[in-house]
Amino acid sequence: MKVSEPTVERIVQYHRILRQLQEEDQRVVSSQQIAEILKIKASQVRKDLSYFGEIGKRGVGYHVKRLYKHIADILASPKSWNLGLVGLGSLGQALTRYPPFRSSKYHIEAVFDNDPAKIGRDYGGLHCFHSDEMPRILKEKNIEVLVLTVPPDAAQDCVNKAYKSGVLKGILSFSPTSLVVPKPVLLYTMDISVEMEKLLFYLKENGRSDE
Amino acid sequence: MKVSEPTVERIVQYHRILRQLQEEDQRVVSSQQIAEILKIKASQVRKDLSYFGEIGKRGVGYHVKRLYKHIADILASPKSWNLGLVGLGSLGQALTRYPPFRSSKYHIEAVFDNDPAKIGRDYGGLHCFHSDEMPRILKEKNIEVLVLTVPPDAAQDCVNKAYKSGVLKGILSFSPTSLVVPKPVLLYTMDISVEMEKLLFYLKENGRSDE
DNA sequence: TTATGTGAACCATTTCACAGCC
DNA sequence: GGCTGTGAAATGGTTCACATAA
Repeated sequence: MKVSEPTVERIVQYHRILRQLQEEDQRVVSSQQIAEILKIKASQVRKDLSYFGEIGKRGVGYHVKRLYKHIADILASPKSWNLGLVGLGSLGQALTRYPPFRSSKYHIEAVFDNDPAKIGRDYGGLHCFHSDEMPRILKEKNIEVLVLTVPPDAAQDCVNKAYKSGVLKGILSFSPTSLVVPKPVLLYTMDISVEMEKLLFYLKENGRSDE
Repeated sequence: MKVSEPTVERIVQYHRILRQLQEEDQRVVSSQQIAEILKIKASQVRKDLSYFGEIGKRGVGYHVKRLYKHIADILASPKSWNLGLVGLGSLGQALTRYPPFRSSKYHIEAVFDNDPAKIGRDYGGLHCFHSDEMPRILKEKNIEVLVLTVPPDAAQDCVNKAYKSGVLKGILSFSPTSLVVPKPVLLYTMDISVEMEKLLFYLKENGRSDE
């Protein structure tokens, strides 16, 4: 059973909405209501949810608590993943204390940088290691996921070093550059400047009179 | 002529790659080479590029300098957009000094928060205003784009206040929540925890023996 | 011969429309 | 009657295959 990425993304959103509805003590919710919140079609919501089994009640809707639990199970993690954060620039440091970046599913286990002034210091209670130590430390601490917040020209080198550990499975990169990662490693990229460029492109297009 | 979002995203990537190739003094590039860097198909690159007119030379490839200029024109901004950054938590403060978040196409003109301790102080050389002042300040400074780095429960309120200015056109939100924005305003959301959840979901799936 | 540009074929995802159950 | 679940249709995006031009 392989799930498409857009579906996973929406499932995560449903999860968040269900949590809110549950906090507001709403008992039942319709696909219509969820769809309105996310500005998508109700049929999309139903298709997504039915993909993981019949969970709603026809003529009634979805029982909030039950659906919330159901989605939580779909997204459940087999463990709390250990993360390594590489690059203690402004963004990297911010992430060590960014509240939404806290979860029972993962936690930063170690931070890395290549600036001698930063090595050995503490960041958010975490000891900073030199990037060269990644192969050893990732293995020792079983860090399977990397969060990359290094400048673009340093990113590929970090990936290579991390891969040497033999335990790397996934990367969440904020570096605005194209990375080569060995096949089984999953790469997700969040590129702030790319998103901004897209936004501005469509703003410009919208402004055109013939739109 | 409406361009699909995946196409715009790739165009932005081509732009970055072309800049690099130009710095390396490479004269000519093939769709094949660009495709390999981005791990996409060469036909995709050709389709994207041909969308904006014939720019390559058959049997030869694309002239790097010419193509770079061409793409720069496609992405060109009619002006430098004024941004308002709302929410001076760790992420917001980081963005005020994050090097990749600098461009000739936009610049932060003002920052906002609702914490009295922050009002009036300087952040990255910018005076911090109270969020309640958004309607006035956005209008005065002609800030058409908002960067939202506030906690999820404050995000909608910020959107509402900003919209009151009458000049709001686009929002880049980092807040992990669903927002309602009036029709003509464009909203792009970057949600770190959602990306992380997606990554972990597929890591879990990959680990399954029957994959 | 080589590599682009592009209609046509293909594939994935969304939306419709209605049968099925509460 | 109301709302879910789901095949079927529609849409949107990607890839193929080849004519075309350097």
